[in-house]
Parts: sequence; C-alpha cells; structure tokens
Amino acid sequence: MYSQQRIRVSETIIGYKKSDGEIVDTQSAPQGCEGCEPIPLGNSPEALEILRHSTAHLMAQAIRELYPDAQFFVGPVVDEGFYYDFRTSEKIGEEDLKKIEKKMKELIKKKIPIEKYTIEKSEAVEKFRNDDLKQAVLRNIPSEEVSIYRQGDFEDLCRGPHVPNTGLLHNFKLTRVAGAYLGGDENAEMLTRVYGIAFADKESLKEHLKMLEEAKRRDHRKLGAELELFMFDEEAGAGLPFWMPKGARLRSKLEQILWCSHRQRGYEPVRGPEILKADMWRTSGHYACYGENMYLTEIDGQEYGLKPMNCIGHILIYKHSGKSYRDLPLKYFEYGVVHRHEKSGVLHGLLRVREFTQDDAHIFCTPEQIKPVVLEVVEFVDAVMKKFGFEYSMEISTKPEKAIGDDAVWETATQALKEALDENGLEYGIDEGGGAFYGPKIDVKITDAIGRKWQCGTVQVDFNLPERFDVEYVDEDNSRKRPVMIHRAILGSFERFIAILTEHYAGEFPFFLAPTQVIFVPIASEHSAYARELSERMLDGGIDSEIYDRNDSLNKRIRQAEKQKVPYVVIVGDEEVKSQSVAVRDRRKKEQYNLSADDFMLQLKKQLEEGKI
RNA sequence: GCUGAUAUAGCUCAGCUGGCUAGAGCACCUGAUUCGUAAUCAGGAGGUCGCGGGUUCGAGUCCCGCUAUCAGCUCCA
Repeated sequence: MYSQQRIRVSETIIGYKKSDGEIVDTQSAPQGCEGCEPIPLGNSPEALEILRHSTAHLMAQAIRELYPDAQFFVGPVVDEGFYYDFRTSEKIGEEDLKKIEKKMKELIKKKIPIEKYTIEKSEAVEKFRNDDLKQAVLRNIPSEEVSIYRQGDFEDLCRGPHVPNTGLLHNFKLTRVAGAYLGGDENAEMLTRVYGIAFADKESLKEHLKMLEEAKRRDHRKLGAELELFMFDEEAGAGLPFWMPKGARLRSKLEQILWCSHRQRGYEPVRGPEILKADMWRTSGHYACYGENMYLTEIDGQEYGLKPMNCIGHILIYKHSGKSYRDLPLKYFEYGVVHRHEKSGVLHGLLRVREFTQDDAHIFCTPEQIKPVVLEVVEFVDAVMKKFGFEYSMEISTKPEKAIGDDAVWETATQALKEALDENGLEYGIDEGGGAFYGPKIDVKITDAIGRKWQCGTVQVDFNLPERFDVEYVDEDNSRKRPVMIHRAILGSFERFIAILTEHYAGEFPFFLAPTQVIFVPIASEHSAYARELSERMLDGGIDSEIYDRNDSLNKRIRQAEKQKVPYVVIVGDEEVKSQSVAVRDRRKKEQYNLSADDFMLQLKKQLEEGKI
C-alpha cells in the first residue's frame, strides 16, 4: 500500500525476524542473529512495528521533558500507528501535540542511542516504587526478568523491540489526544492517551495523511448535511435521526429493493407494535439482560417498554394460530423500528443512534432445517454485499460459558453454521465462546471506506425464546414439537447501512439508489417545459429527477447540479427540443454525450434493473 | 457513562487580553440579465452569540450547571 522507500535507509538493519516470527532488535542481538532474517529500515510490517514502538518511546521522552511529573503506563503499536497512555497534572489538548512533536524532533536530531538492559523483576519493583502505573505494568508481567530501555535520561520498562537510536525516527505525526481507561476498565482511572503514526519514509507518511483526509471527505455526517440526507436536532434529543426528503428517497429505494428480494425468497411481511407490556420483556429475558438499555414507561398503572428488538412481535404472530410442520420453515420479516438507550458518548452520526430500523427476520424451523435455512440466509447476505461492492468477513461465535440448552443441540447448530459456510465456499473466523447465551451465531462484518469494520448482518440460532414463549408446531406424527428460531438481519439497520453506503460511494450513489437520479438544466426559460415533460416521464418510470431552471446563469446551475453528485445532469436547449433528444453529463463515465430522449429512458430503465437483488 | 475539547446567521467561519448599533463568504428574498456545459450584476433581509444561572459599571468574550456535537475509552445493529 505504501511506496517502498528507495533511499539508503534500507541498508540500515534495525532488527531480526526469528523463524517463529518473533522480532528481536539490535540491542538484544548486538552480534547479529544466526538463522534470522534481517529487518531493514523500511515499511515492512516488522520494520514498522519496531519504528512505531520506538516513536512511542520517543514521544514519551518528549512528554517527560515537557511535563516532568508525567508517569507512563503502556505504549503499544496498534493497527493505525501507536499510542502512549500516561498521567500528568497538566491538561494536554490538541494544540499541545505540536509542542510535543517539536520536542521529539529535537531529540531526533541528537541521535540519542537507545540502550537495553535487563534486571530482576524485584529490582524493577524497587526501582519504580514511586510510580504506581509502572507497578501496575509490572504486576502483569509473568517473567522474573524485565528489560528496560534507556535513551538519554529517559528510561522505560519495555519488552522492545526498538531501533538503535532516535535519529531513525523522522517520519511521524501525532494525530490525536484522548482519554483512555487504565487497563481498559470502565471503572478505573482515566489516563491521557496520545495517538501517532510513523513510517520509514516521508512519502508513505504523506500518503497516510492523505488517506485520513479522504476519510474526512467521505464522512457520512459531512455528506449527509451537504446532500441534505438526514439531520439531528438538539432539542428533539441525541441519537434520534430525522430523514430529510432526499435521505428518505434514498432510504425508500433501499427498502423497496430489499422488500422485493425478501418476498422472492419466501419471507412474509409482518408488523408488531412499538410498545409492549413489561411482562413480555420479563418473559423474554430482555428486562433482566437488556433493561438498562430500554425505554420504559407507565400507562394506567402498568409498566410498558418500547421494543429494543422485534422478536416478540413475530413470536406472538406465530403463536396466534396453530402451526404444522408443513408450515416450516416460516419466515417473517419486518422493517422493525427499535429503541435502545445507548450511552451518550457512543452516538456517532447514523452509525450509532438510539432509534433505528432493522431489516429483521425470524425464521421458525425444525432442527433439521437449520442448515439449509442458514445456507439460504448466507447466500442472501452475499448477494446483497456483492450488489453494493462491499468487502466483508464472517465469524462464527460458539457456545459461551454461560449458556442454555444441551451440548448436542449446540453442536448440531454450530456444525450447521459451519457446514453452511463451507458448502458456500465462504471463509470465516471462529470466535470461541462468543455466541449469545441462547445459541451460536454468524456475524457479518463490512469493511468501510476507511477500513473500519462494522457489524451489520447477523444470523443467530435460538433455542431459548421458543422455550420461554412455549412456541410449538405439530409434527407428522401428531406430536407437539419445539421449533428453532433463527434471528437474522442482512443490512443490520438502515441507518448504519446507509452511513456505510454513503462513505463507501463518497456520496455518489449508484443510479438505483440515488435520491435524485437526474437533474435537468434547461438552457433558457423556454426550455423548461420540455424538461418538465421528460421529468414526468421519468417519475412514471420510478426515476426521481429535478429541474434546475431558476434565474441563475447556466454555468452556475450546472455547477449546483454537479455538486449534488447525481448520476446524470441533462442539458436541454433549442437543439434538444427540436430533435427530442438530451445532452447528458454522465458522472460515472465522466463523459458528455447526446442521445434521443427515448434511448436515454431505455438506458435509465436498464440501470434501474441493476438494483435488483 | 468517563476523559478532553467545541458551540457566533440555514452552512463555513472572523470577532485581540470583557468596552458604544456582532462581521464575511455561500445559501435565501427582490430587480436586472435568458445564457450551450462547474460561481452574472445590483440591492435587501436574516443573529436575545446553544440554554439557564453567576461575577462585573459593562459579558459573544470570565466562572458554574445543563443540552448537543467532536476525538477517544468502555459498549453495540
């Protein structure tokens, strides 16, 4: 991804890779390392590991010089760079990062050697006796010996690896400052965390910073405002999205596409109420397990809860009439609006909200049907993901320690999930013990434009709710049996999915989803009638268009139209009216061409068809 | 929820260490202009400076509380 550095730095060896993959630095192997692969300074994963870890230490050294009372916890390398957690009496803000960077650059110029020595753990405990954070680190180290790295006056307990001296650490950038719980424990003290990124060469750093800029440009919150898709209102409440006309058009198109694909796959639409008596939630277990996330209220002395999930509605509809084995598998689906009281700090545009709509379905089936049903759902997921060009990965989560149901059923269900994926030639990871208490599941994770992973689709096998609600069917031998319930969502939620779509396409939605698919720009006012005529034809064909015929210059209206990122901007003037044609600016092809109005309509209808799943 | 930061017109932002009627660009309204592929000109209107307290002769500016947003942490579709 990043350009290979071409400069002499590649001659500098900063460590060795052992056959087992372990990295040793030059401090640990001053004589070299026999049978090891040398690691030249560069952008290989191993070199970056060393580089970034050392940059983290360099940052700590700079922070110590600027804030002498700073105490350090840990400073690891992570996917997107490195960070260091620490505590100081002074508050550190974004504007202080420059100061720290400056100090780091001074230290780089000095080319301070980075030395390593090893002491007994007990010695280390004594050495850092006044530093409770280091004591916490030491408590987590099982070995009897610990290593310490020293650069100038700065020393830190560390396993390494590090570069030989600070002069090799030119290309870095501190990216943000934030708080982080000590040891990741919500109830523990909060430390200051500074994040940074480092590369072996300047070009790669530049590329990375450009990528971050691009991510900002694609941010669905920014695009959502620019394209007038959705909004929030401070007085209405946090995490409660409003869909504006263009956003609602986009969403409605997605809903319709998905609705058809559900019907074609044999799903029956159902709809449950938004609010149910709290006793229902007690029976389901939500009240106990999920209660703090639920919105509860009292009506006529009865406690009610706004639904955080749609399962109960579907179960009650199933139970309303007797079911036979002939009815199974029975697939109920609903665009279910749910409310969950998410913590205020986690709300994030449309990606994390308090009211959202799931493309939810519950499939009631026999244990034998689990496998084919799951296979069908996975194929459905794959078709949808392919339609939008998403990369995704899947994970099977197996039986957790606290679980209900006997092992044999768990085994059958888990095996069914695995086989379904294997037979579909799909790869998956295993999250051992990560299942829900009622059954194993497959999670579908989409990778978005910035490389973030989002859990969207999910397929869960549930033996619990059928039991709790006494759900039954009559089998061929006239005995009453318990069906299995499969909970599944393909998109996850329309809100989150549309956020990801927006960033994925950078606001340039494919034709079949675009809120406005065509913008007409009549050259002069007398051409508006022709534009209106075409616009109405389009609406008949299910295509949304707008006419930009305000009293502005032609250039300005074209500019405004282009800024909407619509697939087609159509210019019409005397020539077009005369020949019943259109002059098209095609955003996808980045071309301009003329064709007859009829041919254009045909082209658009064909493109609408591309939206079918 | 926690840590830190931010909140000025519909949007993006000025407004120095508290000092007379709070500025700009875009958007909006009116008029002129009717144009062949990314910003025509002129005029106008629009803000109890997020909300509520406090300090002060005087608060957009300082302090406290609340609300919302942002960066993370913890959690999740």
